[in-house]
Amino acid sequence: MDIGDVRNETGLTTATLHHYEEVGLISSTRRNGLRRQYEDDIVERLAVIVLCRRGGFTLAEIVEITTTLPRRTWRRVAKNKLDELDRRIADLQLARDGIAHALGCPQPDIMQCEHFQASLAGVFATAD
Amino acid sequence: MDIGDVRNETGLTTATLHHYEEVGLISSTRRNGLRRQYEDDIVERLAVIVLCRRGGFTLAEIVEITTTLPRRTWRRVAKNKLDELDRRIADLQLARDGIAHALGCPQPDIMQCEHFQASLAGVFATAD
DNA sequence: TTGCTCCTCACGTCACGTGAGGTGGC
DNA sequence: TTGCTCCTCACGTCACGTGAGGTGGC
Repeated sequence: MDIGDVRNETGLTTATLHHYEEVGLISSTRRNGLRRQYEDDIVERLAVIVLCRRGGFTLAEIVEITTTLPRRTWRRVAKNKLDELDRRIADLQLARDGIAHALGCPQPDIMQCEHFQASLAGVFATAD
Repeated sequence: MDIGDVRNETGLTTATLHHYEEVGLISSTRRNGLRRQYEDDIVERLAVIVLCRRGGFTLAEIVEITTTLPRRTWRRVAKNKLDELDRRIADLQLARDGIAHALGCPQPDIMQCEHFQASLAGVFATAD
């Protein structure tokens, strides 16, 4: 596959693909002239990478869990991330609700709205 | 309030506070010697900022919606962000489920697990 | 006087984006 | 031969983090 085909199938950009290669996440098997040629399974590999990225893994972590194959390694890392993910989802939900309410609120000044104030009160509450 | 008090009440770092000041999101009312002194309402202002940040607003966007007061301005920006937020929550949920299943899966090689494969299939599905 | 907190640069980091200038396949 | 896609630097960006070296309040 040409890099353009990979782009079409994944929606990732050339810059992203180059970057993933630079940090050792993917590699092209050969070159056609200057051009990188990829095997078909690159798409599945990128799906794993993107799934992990959406889950908040750093690229370095993804390198770690996908290249050092031992099951226990990625299980350990993944377990920690799962808790973090749950917290982030909860955070986003709070932000979503606060913003959604601000949009629907009839109050002329949202800062006067007790519902919105309750949202604000929750922002630093988790940090305690 | 001293910057240390703000840190204690919000959990934000000195670097973050300095950065927010630099981009014009907050300001100290005066100095005590070299030290920034903040009014009490800085905490509420930071709560709004952090809420927006968690919602995926950039700092520039937060400057825009909190300094140009008109209600219509922030309503327009917020509406767009709300959709984005819903997509991101759905993304995180997908990533969470994929990773959670990988952790509980009895299959020796997760790549052989059809459940995990289904998660991977969904990764680029939304991009189509 | 001694800590401790605070200050101001300035450079680093992470995950890319964005040209600039050039090469190669079809 | 002409486009078009691809290439390699190299520098930019966003939201901070991290020292280095210094000042000031209690």
